[in-house]
Amino acid sequence: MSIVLLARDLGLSISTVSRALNGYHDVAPATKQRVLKRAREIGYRPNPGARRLKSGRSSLVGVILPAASDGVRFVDSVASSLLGGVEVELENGGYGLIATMQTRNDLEREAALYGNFIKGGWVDALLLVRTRVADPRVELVRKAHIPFVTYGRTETAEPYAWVDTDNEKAFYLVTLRQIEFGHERIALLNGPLEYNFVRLREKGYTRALAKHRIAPDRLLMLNGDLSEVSGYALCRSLLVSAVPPTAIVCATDAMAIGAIAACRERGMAVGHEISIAGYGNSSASGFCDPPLTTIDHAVFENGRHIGQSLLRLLRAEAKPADIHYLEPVVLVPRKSDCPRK
Amino acid sequence: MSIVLLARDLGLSISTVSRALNGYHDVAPATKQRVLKRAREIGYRPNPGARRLKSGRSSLVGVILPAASDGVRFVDSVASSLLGGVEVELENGGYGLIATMQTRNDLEREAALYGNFIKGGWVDALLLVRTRVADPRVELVRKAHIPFVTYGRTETAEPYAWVDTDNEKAFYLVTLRQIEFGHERIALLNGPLEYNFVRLREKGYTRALAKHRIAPDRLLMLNGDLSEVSGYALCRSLLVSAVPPTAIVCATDAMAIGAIAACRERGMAVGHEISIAGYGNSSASGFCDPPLTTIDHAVFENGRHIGQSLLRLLRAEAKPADIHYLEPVVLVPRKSDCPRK
DNA sequence: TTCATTGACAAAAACGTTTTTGATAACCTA
DNA sequence: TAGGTTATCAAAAACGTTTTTGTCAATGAA
Repeated sequence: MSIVLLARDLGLSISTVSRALNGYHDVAPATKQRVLKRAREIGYRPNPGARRLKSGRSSLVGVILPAASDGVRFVDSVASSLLGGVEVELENGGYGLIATMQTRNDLEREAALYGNFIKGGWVDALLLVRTRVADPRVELVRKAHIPFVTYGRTETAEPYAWVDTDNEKAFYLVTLRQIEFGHERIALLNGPLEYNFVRLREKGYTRALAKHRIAPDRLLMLNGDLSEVSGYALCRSLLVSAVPPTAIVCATDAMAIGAIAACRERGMAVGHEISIAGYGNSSASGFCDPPLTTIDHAVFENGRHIGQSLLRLLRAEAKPADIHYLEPVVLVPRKSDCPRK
Repeated sequence: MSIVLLARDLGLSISTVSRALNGYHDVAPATKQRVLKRAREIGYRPNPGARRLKSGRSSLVGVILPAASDGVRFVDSVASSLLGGVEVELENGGYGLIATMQTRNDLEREAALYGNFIKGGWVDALLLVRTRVADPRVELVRKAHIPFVTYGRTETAEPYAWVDTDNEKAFYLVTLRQIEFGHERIALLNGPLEYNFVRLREKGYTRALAKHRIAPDRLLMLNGDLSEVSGYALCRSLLVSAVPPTAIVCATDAMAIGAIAACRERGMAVGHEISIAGYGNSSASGFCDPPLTTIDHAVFENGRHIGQSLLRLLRAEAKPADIHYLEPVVLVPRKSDCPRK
């Protein structure tokens, strides 16, 4: 019973107070100011449940953070910066951002979780992260008729709003660099194939190879999770193979660090005898031995683009089909990769 | 208009349906089953806004994730595991977990954010993370009369529910190990002093020194943020000092990795000429060179304890004063620390 | 002067639940 | 058989907003 108290305090009707607070034009400027001032003094906050119930709007954008599974921890990698960027933009537009966790990642649970989140009516729009090649979530959300933007693309017939990092370019660049170093047997330590960014990185890799007429070797394209452990194990298996690669490009800095450890274990000098590169420009990448050649991209800026896109969608200023942003990447050359011996 | 549709479909009154759904005992077992079955078929979900509005309960626990500032990124360090554990337990109890981001970390903004979050009535309870020595948030939340548990302790007069890692023990152990290795000049690379865990780590460090009658040297106790960059810079300054330390214990693995890089730069063999240890058992810690001696602790389990504590508070099964859990730590010996030369 | 228009406010209905209070019939007990 | 329980369901009043529809006076045009 809060707006009624405020109204009583002001000697006005509830409706006038409500309309003053929500910026309608059929309230006198003087009274409007009076209401606003008193509301601030009292510390009045409209009950979001009631507001949502009546108007159907919650002024909240939701995101479901994927489970920490398979070493692929979204929260731990870019979430902080990305969501920070999203939040900053949404705040400007009068929206908030709420997140919930996805502890299990089987499809059934996922569908239920998204169903609850949407039908529950907590949020006006949704951000989908960690997109998969075939991602049932986008159909699910589209059917719910709720605006959404994805971070990362997916394979679907209908147009949708997306913001993505140029994964393909990144791996085109880093692979090309190895080729220019004289390498021909270049391995790719990649992530789970279900993720779209994994496919794109593979695509960039093969495109670079194709440009120089190097036949891609399936035995050099390995998939693990994105962790150090996985990078270590995969690199180890490569090094003991009949014809080991002379260069290795990795899907994450973590994998690269694992790979470096595997090389070191076998007495191979990374950056001299073998060439290794990572992705992400993690804070650790500049401090490992040797410092890691990697790919940098502006995660925070990406978040801001996502936030802006969500606002445009919510304000119906744009259609999903019009919202596409591909974030550029830049190669950070350091000491872990080197010319072929 | 959803429960009325369900009621109409079943030929029952709204109230009976509601009471059946909420497990009241004045509804015949047969009808109860009928209602439950049909509700599942229809895919009925009570509007959380309406429920909250009427009953005053949202069945949601909230957490505000601190901003990524000063290299101290909570989200990036333990959030994923911790919140996963919280979520799993809450789910069992019929509660959900929602998070929102704190993009700025000035006190005024913080107070406003927490005020909004609580008064907004989105959540039934709160989780406070990254506690500071003097933390205005606990008073703020207490005054709002909403149950809460903190991850990490703080200095306050009133009793409150907390779950914490045994930071003091951790640094007691790791420092003791250096002493037993024969070191006397042991440096502490710590985080910002405003955080409570930083104080506790310092306490553990000095306690270990005191036990062996080593006078703590203020010049060896340095504070930075918790990043690699900071570890690198602080270690560098130590190495050029008049009497450099022979061992360095660091507040995070990241700092230790930075410190290792600084030593390497000066041609010092870490694990032979100088002893370094970290904290956290991060995934990278086992793969750097040399592998890092560090402290492991069960973050996920900690999250589960937090979840359970929140449920007990929400069900009024316990008072805040009765809820304290100190998570044990275990030292993981690896190769980065060594006997004094 | 008279009638339509506008400006500023108020009344009241509705959103989808939960919960309090009632109602009816069936069942006991004496 | 009469009176009181009990079991099962229904009616209706909230919860705090937003929004539609009115009201009434002041203003303007004819």
